[in-house]
Amino acid sequence: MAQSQPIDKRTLILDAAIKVFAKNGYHRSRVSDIAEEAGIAYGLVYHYFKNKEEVLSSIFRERWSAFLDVIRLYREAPITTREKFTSICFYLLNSYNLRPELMEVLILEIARSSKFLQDSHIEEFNEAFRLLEGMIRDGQACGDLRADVDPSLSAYSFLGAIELILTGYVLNTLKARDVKTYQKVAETVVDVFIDGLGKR
Amino acid sequence: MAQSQPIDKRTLILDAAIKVFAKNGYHRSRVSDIAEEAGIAYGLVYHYFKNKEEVLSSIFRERWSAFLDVIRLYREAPITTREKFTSICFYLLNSYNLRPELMEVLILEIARSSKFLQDSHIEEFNEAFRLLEGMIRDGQACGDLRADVDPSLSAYSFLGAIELILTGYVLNTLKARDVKTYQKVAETVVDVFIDGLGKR
DNA sequence: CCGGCTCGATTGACAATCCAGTCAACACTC
DNA sequence: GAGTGTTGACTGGATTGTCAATCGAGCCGG
Repeated sequence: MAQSQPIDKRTLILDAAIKVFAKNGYHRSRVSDIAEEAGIAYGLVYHYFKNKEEVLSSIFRERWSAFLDVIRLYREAPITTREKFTSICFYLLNSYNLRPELMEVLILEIARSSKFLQDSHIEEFNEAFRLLEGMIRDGQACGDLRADVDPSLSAYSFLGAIELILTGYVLNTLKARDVKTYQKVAETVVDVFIDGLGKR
Repeated sequence: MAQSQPIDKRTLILDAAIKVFAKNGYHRSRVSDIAEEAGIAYGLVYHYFKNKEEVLSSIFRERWSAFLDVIRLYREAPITTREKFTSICFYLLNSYNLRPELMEVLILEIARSSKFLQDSHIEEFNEAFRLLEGMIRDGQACGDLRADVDPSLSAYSFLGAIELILTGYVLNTLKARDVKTYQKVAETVVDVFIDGLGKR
């Protein structure tokens, strides 16, 4: 049964796909490139995945849910509202540090292909906003955050800021450096988000 | 000479391409789809553009430069710093209102393509950030904005917020409505950006 | 222990499909 | 007639997905 199957080849293919997609983009990557990168025969990809699209889908589904779990974790954590946002921001930035290729695929390929992939992806994508929105409502309820701002727009603003910074790293218009820098960037982003850029 | 050529067919093709790309995505759109949408023969696209890629490039080059002009305009305008950001934000949101398909192509296709196309648009893409960064420095210099925040990160945060909200409209995870709503959304985004979400 | 069998994993050549780009021929205008 | 604009059938290349054949591991019986 598929469930009890050793998972090595499947993961091997996914990891190879992440590399290949990051290097060439999804549309310029062939299934044969993935097979080659994985060191397996071409047809074996189809043994594990229905088609090329399902490879990309699986990358998204499995990795995005990890991100959702992180938001949930920090949302429940006994830390300040500011620390929650900072931690999530840092997690995403540091994910680029640890897995640049994966983040590239997520940012460049999946986020922008969502409209054309199966509908279920939009729902999963949207779950992140709902969780962040919930976190903002939490912050509003406990008095940390203003109650007169739409939580939904705020969630989009927050995640959008991070996403475009990550895009900047991917496109090399921003210089990515080391963990300390990412921590500082996360603090800056959250600083602007919570305290604002305006002079007091 | 190309310069003195009637521009109708070329613009016709670009407009058709915007529709087709928005509907199917660049990679799932064929040159023949564009030709059909434009009501011309297939080969004529190649009379006006080198290849499919150049169609997309031209859409970006010509429309992005219009956006850059708008930033420049508002940057020089005799209005407050807050009004400048609000106006730019509103311009982008309202562009979605006026030209949803074009904004879709810009948001979903261009950034993704930038890394992989021969004719890289990264420099042009980056110009928007430089202009916004300049505007933030202006605001810092005149005392409207904090001097202790990286203007580059702030520019990315600002534009990222807008970009993801627009993506939300495109993917229908956010409901786009009318001009009044866009004005309010612009004000909210800039409100959070300048005043912060934190309770004072 | 060994050999045979079964079944799942693996292989990669190949057929079918798709689509970008070409270009000779035609149409139109001055 | 010359020059520019337009046409769309066709070619060739690229790629996906298929599938028959092979391989390898594990099990069972002698």
